[in-house]
Order: sequence, then structure tokens, then C-alpha cells
Amino acid sequence: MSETRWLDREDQRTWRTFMLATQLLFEQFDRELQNGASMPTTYYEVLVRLSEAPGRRLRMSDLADRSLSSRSRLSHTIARLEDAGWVERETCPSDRRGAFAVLTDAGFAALEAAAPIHVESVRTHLFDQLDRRQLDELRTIGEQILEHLVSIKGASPDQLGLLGDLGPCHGAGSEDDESAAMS
Amino acid sequence: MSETRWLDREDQRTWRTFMLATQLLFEQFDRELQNGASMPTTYYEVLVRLSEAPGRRLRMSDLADRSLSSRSRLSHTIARLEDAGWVERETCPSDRRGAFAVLTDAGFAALEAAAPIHVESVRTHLFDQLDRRQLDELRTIGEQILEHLVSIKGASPDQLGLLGDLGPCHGAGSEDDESAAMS
DNA sequence: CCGTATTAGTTGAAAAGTCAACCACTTTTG
DNA sequence: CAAAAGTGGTTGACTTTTCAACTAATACGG
Repeated sequence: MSETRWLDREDQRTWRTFMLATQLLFEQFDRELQNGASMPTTYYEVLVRLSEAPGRRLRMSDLADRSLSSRSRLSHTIARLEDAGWVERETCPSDRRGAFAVLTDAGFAALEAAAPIHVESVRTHLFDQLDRRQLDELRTIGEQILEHLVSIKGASPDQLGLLGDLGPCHGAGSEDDESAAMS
Repeated sequence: MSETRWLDREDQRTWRTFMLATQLLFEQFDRELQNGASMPTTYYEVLVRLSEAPGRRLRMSDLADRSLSSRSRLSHTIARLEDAGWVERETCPSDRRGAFAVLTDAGFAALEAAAPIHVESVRTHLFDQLDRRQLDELRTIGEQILEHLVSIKGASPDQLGLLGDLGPCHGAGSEDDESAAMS
């Protein structure tokens, strides 16, 4: 085991700034979603992933990956969402161990109410604060980190399903497809 | 209330990539600190902030801000850290409501053991994946977001104390001052 | 000074998250 | 095709976090 590669003053500053900014940024998003739509981000994540899945349904494991949750956590979360009437469980015909989580109409309505709040947060506190070049830079940085994490198995390709069908971005997609844009 | 400014395909991709990458990155740091040093990041954060404070002590509120924790949460956390023998509470002479959290020698030792693990994580998964230009870019982006959040009171200047005396980075500081470098 | 408002910090109960054990069902394999 | 191994998902106990209420001490305004 070799000598520790400590961070020098400047790298230290970069690291702390990055950590602080992202941390506070996500806290801000959480707060605004909670205050404006009475919905925790964990619920929101789940509802979004379901809403954009075919048939508004997803297998539990699949949903767990896409919403960056452990299977266990998702089980508990879905239980709460069922109580709220936003999601229902359905057994899988082809594999009787399996279960689907299905978004209900009430769940979709709750999501529709919450989405504008959240999107506005993301615009205001992230996109509006950076110029095009910085946003490109940020995406590239994210992609590199992601690629690295996948390569060392710190991330599973399934989690990348979160990126959806958002192809490698030479997109001619419809801009106003609301149901696919609520992230 | 005006029309929602939805994200187009490309911005959507940027946002999700950023979110996914940061999320998984921090999860990776947590995992490696937990596996390699049997210490959750919440504890680590607290120990670091204490270690770099004068006298290795900090008022509870101050520590709460710097470790990005609520006061309540910090109270509970410090209780656990006291049980572990890593921190002690001390009453404040000048304000009898107040309390200090003080890092013990055992706590400092635990931190010294954990720090190399964590620094190596940050290097490997963040710094080693980006070039100098990208790191500069990332810092600037962080600073802009931070400035914005402070301006709308999404962040308190006290939390910026986290950035420490790391002046605006024209640093001629000693590189091997271990006790100040364990972040 | 006295009463009111603030501030520092804690507390306990409820909510959410983690962890490991566990069913029930599939798949593999000898 | 039976036994073993693996997969999908849930459960319950335990830990951590949140939330609102609370104590105690300081600050402020008349």
C-alpha cells in the first residue's frame, strides 16, 4: 500500500466546492418539491420512472435500478405509495416470483401536479446559472465519470436506463411530449 | 403563474447525466469509506470539521452548518460519536446555553485511519477521471451555483465555512499539513 | 429591570432507510 | 428429473433522519 496522494490546496478547494454545491443544490430541489407539491424526491423519482415506462408499469428490480434505490428500499417505498393510492402492485404472469409496480391515474395526476414545480427548480438553480458551454462541459464530465464507474462496476448499466431512450443526443424528438419530460 | 419551461431532449440528457453521475459518485465514496474504514460519511464529515477547527472543538450550531446537517440530526449524531468515544461534549463558559463538541484523541486516530481511504476514493473516481481544464471548469460551475444559492438564501454563508481558510486559491500553503488535508 | 422574543441545543416519537434472513419460484446441472 | 444454485421480491428488526415540541439561557424594548 503506497503513500496517500493527498489533495493540494487548490484541488481541495475544487473538491469542497463541488461537494458543497451539489449537496446544497439537491437539498434545494428537495425543499421546493416538498414545499410546492408535498412530495419527497424519492416518491417523485419513482413516479417519473413509472410514467415513462410502457404501460406505466415496471418490474420491481428494474424500477429499483432506475430510481437508484435498493430493492428493499423500493419495496417499502412502493408500500407507502400504494397506501397513497398512487401505485398498485400486479403479479407477473410469465414469472410468478415477479411483481410489477403500476402507476395509477391518481399517481399520474399527482406527478403532473409536481412536475412543473420540479422542472422550474432545476431550471432556476442549475440551467439558468450556467451558459451553454458550461452545460456541455458538465454533461461531458458526467459522462466520463459515469463511464468510469460502469467500468469498475460502481454502477450497473441498468441504472443507465435512467437516461431513457434519450439517444446520444442527435435528437429530433418532439419537444412537447409532456409525459416524457417530467424529470 | 406562467407556462412551465420544460427541458428539451438535450437539456434533459444533461440533467439526468449530471444527477446520475453525482449520485453514483457519492454512493461510491460512501461504500468505500464504509468498507475500508467502517465509518459512515456522516461521521467522517463531523470528524473532519472538528479536526480542522482551533482546539479541535466547535460549537454545535457551527458544526451543524459546516457538516451540512440539521441541528437535531447533529445532536443525535454527536450522541453516537460520544458512545464511540470519538467526541466529547463540553459546556460553553461564555454562553451557558451553548455546547462544544470536542474531538478526542481516539476520534482523531479514527480519522487518521479513515482519511487515506477517502482521499484515495476522491482521487480515483473524480480527479483521475478529469483533466485540469475540466477540474477548473467544475470548480467555476460550483462557485457560480453556490453564489446563486447564497443569494437566494438556499445556502447560508456559514455553510461556506466548510470551504475553510482555503483562500480564493492563490495558495502558497504547505502541501503536507496532514491535519488540514483530510477532507 | 421586567416581560417578551430569540437563540442554542435537546428530546422523543414517527418516518424512512439499511441489513440480513427469508420465501417462493426458476434455472442449471449431474 | 431431482437436487442445488440462483433470482425476484418481501419482511422485520435495527439504525438513522425528520419533525415538532420543549427547556434553558440570552437579548431586546419599553
